[in-house]
Amino acid sequence: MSVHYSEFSHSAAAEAYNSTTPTSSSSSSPTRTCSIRKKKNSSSKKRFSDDQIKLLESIFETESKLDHTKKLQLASELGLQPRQVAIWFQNRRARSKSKHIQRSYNLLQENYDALASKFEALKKENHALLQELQKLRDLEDRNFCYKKVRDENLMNRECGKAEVKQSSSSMERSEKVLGVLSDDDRSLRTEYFGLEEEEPTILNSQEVWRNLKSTDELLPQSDDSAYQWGDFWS
DNA sequence: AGAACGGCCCTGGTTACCTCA
DNA sequence: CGTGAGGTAACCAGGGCCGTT
Repeated sequence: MSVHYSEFSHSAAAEAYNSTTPTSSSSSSPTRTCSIRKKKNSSSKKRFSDDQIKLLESIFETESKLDHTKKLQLASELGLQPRQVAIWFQNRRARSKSKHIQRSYNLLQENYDALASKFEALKKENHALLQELQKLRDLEDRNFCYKKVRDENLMNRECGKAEVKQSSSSMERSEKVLGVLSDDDRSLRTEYFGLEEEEPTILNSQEVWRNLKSTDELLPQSDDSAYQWGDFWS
């Protein structure tokens, strides 16, 4: 145990403590009171001089642990006890480790902050993309309804003029429900579904009617009723 | 060979003292 | 001048390693 060092001068209290301390480790007590602990007198606690610290530091830079002969040599060079040199190196290693831990902690903290801000940015981007996706889904639904209405309309045209009237009003209704496609909607639809050639973007009922007029031969009924509807729309 | 023991040193934690704002 | 905070030399307990018996 460390109590065997004879090279360092102890106070009377320390001697008393050491003499009552068994060498076996079974005597360990978790709490060490000041009355038991060695009392240091004022002469036992002097800071090392700048020169001493300078030399100690320069050696510590190259080797953080000293062998026995090096320790003796250094102690003699510094005018210190070998025990003091050993303790200085122990404390110096502890300080070095503590600083290293602090630096590592700071580095980790910086990395964490950077990651956290990156995460927030990605979250925002993700939110924006989800919104865009929802918009596209809505557009897809509208397109589906449009096709459905158009097909219905075509079918109705084949069934006669009276049916056309109904179809037109149903078209009107569906337009009200769907609304007119904005320029953005059109461009999005073109971009994502490639529907420009396939689908006319008109949902205007009047144009639908004109189309119907131009395909009158498909209708089984006479022309005057078609004219009548044309007047109605204009 | 291997258990027991002593000496030395280490780490981690603590204490006592000093210095300085 | 008193005081609290921070720095540090010195210490302690517990444990590992190594040489000797």
